[in-house]
Amino acid sequence: MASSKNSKEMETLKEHLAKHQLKLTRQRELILNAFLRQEHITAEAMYHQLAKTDPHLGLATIYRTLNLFCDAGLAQARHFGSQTQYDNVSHKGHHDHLICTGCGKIVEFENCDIERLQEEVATRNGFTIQTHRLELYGLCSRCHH
Amino acid sequence: MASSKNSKEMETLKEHLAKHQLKLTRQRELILNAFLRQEHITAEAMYHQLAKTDPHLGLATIYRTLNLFCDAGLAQARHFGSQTQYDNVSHKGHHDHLICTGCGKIVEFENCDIERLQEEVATRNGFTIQTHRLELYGLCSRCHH
DNA sequence: ATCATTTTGAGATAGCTTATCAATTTCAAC
DNA sequence: GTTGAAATTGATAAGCTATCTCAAAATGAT
Repeated sequence: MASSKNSKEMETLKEHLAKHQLKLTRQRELILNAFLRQEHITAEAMYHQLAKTDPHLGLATIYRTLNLFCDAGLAQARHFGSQTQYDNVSHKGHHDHLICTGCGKIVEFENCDIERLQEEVATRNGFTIQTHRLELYGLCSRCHH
Repeated sequence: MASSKNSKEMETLKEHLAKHQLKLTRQRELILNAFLRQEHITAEAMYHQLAKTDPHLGLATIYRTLNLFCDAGLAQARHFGSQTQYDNVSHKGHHDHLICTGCGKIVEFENCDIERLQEEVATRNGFTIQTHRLELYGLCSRCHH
């Protein structure tokens, strides 16, 4: 099974921990491993997922660790509905969201042309893009009567 | 002072009410008037704002009414931080944002090509876009060493 | 191995939104 | 203008998500 021990994300995390006098714990490794397998996930979902193998992992720890990943630049929090989605930044840019305001249906999409134009806009303004967020809100075919 | 009595938003609301056997109340008129003066607002903020003139208007009524406006297509809920922003759909100020993760600087931009591509994506998926949100995160020229 | 420091887990707490329900208001039919 | 069934309101309780608290445990530099 693939370990995150040597992944570049694990290196990023270790750097962040060192820079802020934080410690590498079993839980942080565990949660990073699980997180890297997702494109995005909620703390609650990760809690239930990890409970199968680690029943004593606390929900607060999951929240704390996912927020730590945000600080380290590995994750990005996105408020969605009543919950917070933690996006895996290494997958970011590969899917944006179409959200139906009628029924809440979510369709993921990716569009290289849009991403290229985003780069153009950024370059024109002297920016170097790290991540982005694109959400289109509207009515899906079933809600659009 | 401009009244919403004859505004097209009031007409939209009345249509929605009629269609769903709902009633036009003093509170709904009041809240619509206040809402139309905003580009976006939270329920809490509107509660405090209206409390000055109508101290007995309940917070639950504000929430219910703003959600009603969403159903009627006048407003759009957007989760931001821990709160819900209710956007005034008629003020479609379509500026997107470039946000520097180094210094927090925000640059507004608009790009017709991106918007056209968004429409394409939406159409391809059977969606009709009401609003969108595009945020590019990165480093500005001064923070990019 | 030691020990100051950080982290964890479990539950309490906080913040935002919705549900409950008796009293009030609306509005269509008289 | 009255009436009365149905919808709405206000106050508060309840529900959910996320954070805080703190004693116990784990980490990692020495």
